[in-house]
Amino acid sequence: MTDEPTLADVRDTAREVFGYRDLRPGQREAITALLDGRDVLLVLPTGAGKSAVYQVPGLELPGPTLVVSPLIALQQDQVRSLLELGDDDARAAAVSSAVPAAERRAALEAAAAGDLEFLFLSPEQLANDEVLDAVRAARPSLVAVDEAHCVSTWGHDFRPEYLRVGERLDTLDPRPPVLALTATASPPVREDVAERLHLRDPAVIVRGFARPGIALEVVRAVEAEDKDRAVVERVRTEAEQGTGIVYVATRRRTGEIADALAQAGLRSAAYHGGLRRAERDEAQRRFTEDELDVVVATSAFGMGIDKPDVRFVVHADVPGSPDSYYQEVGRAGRDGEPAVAVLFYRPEDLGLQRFFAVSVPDRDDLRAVARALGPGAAASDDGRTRLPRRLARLRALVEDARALAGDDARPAAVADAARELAQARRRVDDSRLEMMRAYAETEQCRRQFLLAYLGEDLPEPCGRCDTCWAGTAAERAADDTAAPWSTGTTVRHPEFGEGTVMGYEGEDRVTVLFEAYGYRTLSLDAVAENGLLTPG
DNA sequence: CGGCCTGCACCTAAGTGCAGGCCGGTGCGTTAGT
Repeated sequence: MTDEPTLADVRDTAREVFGYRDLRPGQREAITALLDGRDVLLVLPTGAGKSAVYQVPGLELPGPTLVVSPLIALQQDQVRSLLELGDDDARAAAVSSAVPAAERRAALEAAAAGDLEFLFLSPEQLANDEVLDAVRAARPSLVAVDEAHCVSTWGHDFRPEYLRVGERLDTLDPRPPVLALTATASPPVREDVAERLHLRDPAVIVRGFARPGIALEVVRAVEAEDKDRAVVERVRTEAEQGTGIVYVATRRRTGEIADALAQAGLRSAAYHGGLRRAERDEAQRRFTEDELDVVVATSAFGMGIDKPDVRFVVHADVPGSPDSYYQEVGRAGRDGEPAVAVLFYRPEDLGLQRFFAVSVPDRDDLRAVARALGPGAAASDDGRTRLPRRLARLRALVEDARALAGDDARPAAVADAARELAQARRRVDDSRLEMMRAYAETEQCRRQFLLAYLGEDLPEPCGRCDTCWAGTAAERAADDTAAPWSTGTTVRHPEFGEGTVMGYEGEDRVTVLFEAYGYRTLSLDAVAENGLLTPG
């Protein structure tokens, strides 16, 4: 029988194979938990060595490591860097549509034969039965789900196969410890990820969220044209400090703003998901190698960008949630040197994000799907049929609803339950957008606001945001003394049910997170008068 | 939800103003046709 690897063994490997001096806090706890056989949900900023947490023990544990990764480009980078270690034990391969069929087959056979240490797959590959069979035969000793917030942010409508990862992993025998990795996740996203991946009593490890090096600012605009002019002006100033990113809401605007910045004498490039592969790669390469001052991008730009010295992240359009805002802001200043995040805010811009929010499917469509998937219909559909995206989403929704309503519920009842689920998700999306509005309009310390949203308490105003500089943050902080519940307390509301106190806005309003209603900001006067919130 | 484009009415000209329609992000995979 093989000796169980200890933390000391893992440290040696980290030093000898990967050249790390030692493991950092967060990494150490996560690895210890994994070696104990526990599932782990690890929230660690980009650049803080998340991949080491599966690479090092992966190499140490006897079986192969399965890595579920959202982007093919990311998989290729990871495989390359593992192969570059030149360690014979660190054999790695990815299986995706970008890999020729013969190579795919070879990789799966090697995995099954125990000749591969790291196997990278997308959730879509894992949904394929042949691929899963090969994975099962390989008997992985560790599973890592990289960029795990995608389970929650993409699974529900954009990439439904993400919702099946948990059940696919459950078929592994023995089922190895599962490590979910992400750079940002608010408490409800963490819960959703853990639930969807079927994590078993996971160790939840959250580190280094605060990012005090990034100054936070919001600039308000009334006219769209004025906003764009101000963006160009600001980027011109910030570019003197180094490279940065400008985020915009549409593909079209990437080109427009990139052109305007070029007019202003900056080396700029546009980036979005509709560009050809080669153009995307080229823009990213020039950005990473300092051939550009600024990339103007949609939300497509970011995951897998490995540049520590990004000095500014400017949002020329407001994003759809504080979750995505913080994710994008977090790409600045990873080297710990000062950086700045500026949001250029027009309330009208929230409209586009409202459009992007998940839609509630038609009742008739849901009924049709509920009937098709109902009892007795299972024989005609093996559940593996590849469906168009819209249908795949309906199916996922109906399956969720059936789990709630019970297997023998009538299709109409299941459809109604599915609609309620979709409405609840829509409400949560809308409430996130409202929290984004609240961030942009608050006079509190911006960092206190954002961190409270992400479930972390920052006791004092940060001193590195515009409301702190303006002095309003200190006034608002002084107002807070009358807070009736501390942050994190569970409370109950007669209509919204159980919720968690997330923070206070000014002296007279409290923000509570309700599971089915999202973030709600309630007037403390009304709460007191009607006894709305009781201890949960 | 808001921005932008088109087309039409105005009414006797060449440009304005408004109504109506359309569009908008994130990526995996597969496949038809070069």
